Amino acid sequence: MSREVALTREEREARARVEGLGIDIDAFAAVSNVFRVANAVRNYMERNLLAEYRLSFSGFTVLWVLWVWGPKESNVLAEESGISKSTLTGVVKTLEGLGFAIRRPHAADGRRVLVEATETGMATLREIFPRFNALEGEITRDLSTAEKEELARALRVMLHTVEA
Amino acid sequence: MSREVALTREEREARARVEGLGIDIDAFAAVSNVFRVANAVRNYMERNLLAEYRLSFSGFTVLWVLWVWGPKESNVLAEESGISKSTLTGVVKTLEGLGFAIRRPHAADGRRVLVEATETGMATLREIFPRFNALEGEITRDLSTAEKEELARALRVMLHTVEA
DNA sequence: TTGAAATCGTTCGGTCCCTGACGATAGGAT
DNA sequence: ATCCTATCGTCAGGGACCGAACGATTTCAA
Repeated sequence: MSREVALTREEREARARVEGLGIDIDAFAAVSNVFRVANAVRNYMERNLLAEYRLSFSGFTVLWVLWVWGPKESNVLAEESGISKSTLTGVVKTLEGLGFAIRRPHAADGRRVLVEATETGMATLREIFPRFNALEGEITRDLSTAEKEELARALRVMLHTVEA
Repeated sequence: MSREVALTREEREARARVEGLGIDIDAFAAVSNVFRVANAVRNYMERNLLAEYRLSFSGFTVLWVLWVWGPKESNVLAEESGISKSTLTGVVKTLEGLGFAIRRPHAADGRRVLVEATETGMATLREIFPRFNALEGEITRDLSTAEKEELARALRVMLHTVEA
């Protein structure tokens, strides 16, 4: 099951540096590789797909949430997108500028604002998402189905712990 | 081996939405969970540890690289830290302001600049890193050693693919 | 019914982060 | 010796990102 994969040079050298400091190497390796992959994949997606639509990763994420769940209050939209309310204000502003989303006042509550994808936004995401997913497939092509499932499962466990 | 872990509500609903679009669900689950965990852990670290030292996650990363490998040219330092050269300029500026790093001209090449951690910077990292690692341990506490190793291994495979 | 407290989205100040452009320096070719 | 080109770090501009503070609105208790 556990085929050999060479540690990167960085990882080897870092281990040598922290040796003997009572460090939990397994936790270190697991967490730091999450960051490295997230960074690398984020850049990859922005460069090879999202830039074509002038979308940042966050912009894409917000539009995706809107596409899946329909109109949402800013509040909830920020939460689901994993960014703060104040950041969302800016991202939605950009999305509005691109013609991908609009802001609507809440019918009953004057404090709230509903954010909604435009027809253009919906069409754009319908076009992007399969391509995005195809790149996800590329990126994970050297993992078996079982390995991908196991990876997702382990990440869910971590998510559960850190968000408790 | 593959204990049950409930999909999050978001994941369940997203799957329902993309059903029948010919989407590679396993790749989708693997990649999107990498992002979710990276985000959650990054915020967790910044809030529960790094803020105390007025360090951003990037600032910490750069200081860590300096701690492990010693003085480095901006060029290389940016590469190792996973950020662009121009971003590094700003981050190092902040680090200088905090007294954690200094810039030194290269002896032989007038174009180059060496970045180096100060004594304070070194001492600070020596203090932070074990605490950082302890939090990594916390975050992965519900994974066995074998699971952590398998997780790191799968991530290395992805890294190798995406950085090829 | 009216005043206090809670909640909403935005703004503000600051840092991070990128791309593209730039000035400075270095090195190689003629 | 002097271009030409490559490479270095920085700056400018713009978006992303956060916490804190803020005005507007709603809700609830007295």
